[in-house]
Amino acid sequence: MSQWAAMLEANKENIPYPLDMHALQKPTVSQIREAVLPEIGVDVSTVTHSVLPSSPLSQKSNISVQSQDPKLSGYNSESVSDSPRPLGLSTSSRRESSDELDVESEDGEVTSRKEKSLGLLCQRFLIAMNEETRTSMTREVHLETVARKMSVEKRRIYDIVNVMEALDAMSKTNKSYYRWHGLEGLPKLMADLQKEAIEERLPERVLRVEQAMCSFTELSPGSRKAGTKDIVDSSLLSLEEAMELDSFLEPVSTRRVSLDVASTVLIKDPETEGFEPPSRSRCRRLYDIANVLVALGLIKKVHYLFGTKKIPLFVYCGPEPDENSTFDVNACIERFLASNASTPLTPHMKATTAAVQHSLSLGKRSNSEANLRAPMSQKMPRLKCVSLSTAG
DNA sequence: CTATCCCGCCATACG
DNA sequence: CGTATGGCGGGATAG
Repeated sequence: MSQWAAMLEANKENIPYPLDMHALQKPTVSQIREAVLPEIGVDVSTVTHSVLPSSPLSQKSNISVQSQDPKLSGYNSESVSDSPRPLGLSTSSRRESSDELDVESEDGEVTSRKEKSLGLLCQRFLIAMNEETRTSMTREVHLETVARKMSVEKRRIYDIVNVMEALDAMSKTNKSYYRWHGLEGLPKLMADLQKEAIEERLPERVLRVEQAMCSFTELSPGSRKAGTKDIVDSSLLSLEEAMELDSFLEPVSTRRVSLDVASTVLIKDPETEGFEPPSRSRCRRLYDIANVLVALGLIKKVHYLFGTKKIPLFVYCGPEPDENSTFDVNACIERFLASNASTPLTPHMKATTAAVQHSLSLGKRSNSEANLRAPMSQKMPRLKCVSLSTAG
């Protein structure tokens, strides 16, 4: 009951979406090269976002307080040999004693949230994978090991692995063991997904939702029936794949989606009911996925100026969907190694990095045999292609 | 303020 | 039961 209230409240207003709907007086979409686009004559006033200050809903009772005993204290068994910095995590068990314990003093870096972001973690994961795999002929990795090497909780590894699986970059072999396939097959995967997206009429749905989001502000709440986790198969994996299709099925010139639109298209059933963005929780998942995709350089976030507001959009910028081209993981790794020279790598990771860079300079090409068309794989998203024809 | 999204509790699956 | 997975949302943090 009140749960819905909470969700609704959490949804805030739906973000208006810049469409060509009624005001297509703007020049050309093609103008939108990749970043912020100049000015558009979209009628923002139409989309009144009722602030609705009501529903304080401050009842956050129940739920016992978190135990102050994170047993993961001695996580990195690896004795800090020469780590210049503690690398967050392993720090200590309690966090209330000292006041500001984040932003360390020297090296003026942002020892904070960003350093623990899924995106960064993902980059480190790639490096780690590269490492683990380099010596292993079987290309099999042990999650525990990887987690330890990266000094992160196992839980976080799963977040990444899930997306990697969706990208066919790895597959489970045994309990806690996964085989790394690499990202070389991305272009083909993209081509496949794109094809499927077309078949699923996804482009149309996106369009529809975008327009809807622009037209109204709020609709009859409480009409939802399904429970929090049963509206659709919100498997991270399928969501992830779906999101991809979503981002590049757009006309090649644009290939962009807003998180709200994406989430609505992906997890709510079509126009049948409403277009209100799904629960806040679901959006969080999308953020998670987007983060690793961004880390991989498959998509990037840009801001679309919409009146006074800035609408974040995701633009596909990965490899062109192609049947036979391949994705250069090394280039990918190189990119972020270069971008954040100050990446808070684990001492161990640092060594790895060096190794990677070394091999890169050697021009080590490990294509072929990497990813082959798995005979089984047939998990296709399914996208919950519900009734579109059913009259409302 | 709102947009993001880290953290880790705890449901679920499996043995 | 225990362990492996990963759904889910509180609430902290970035902008």
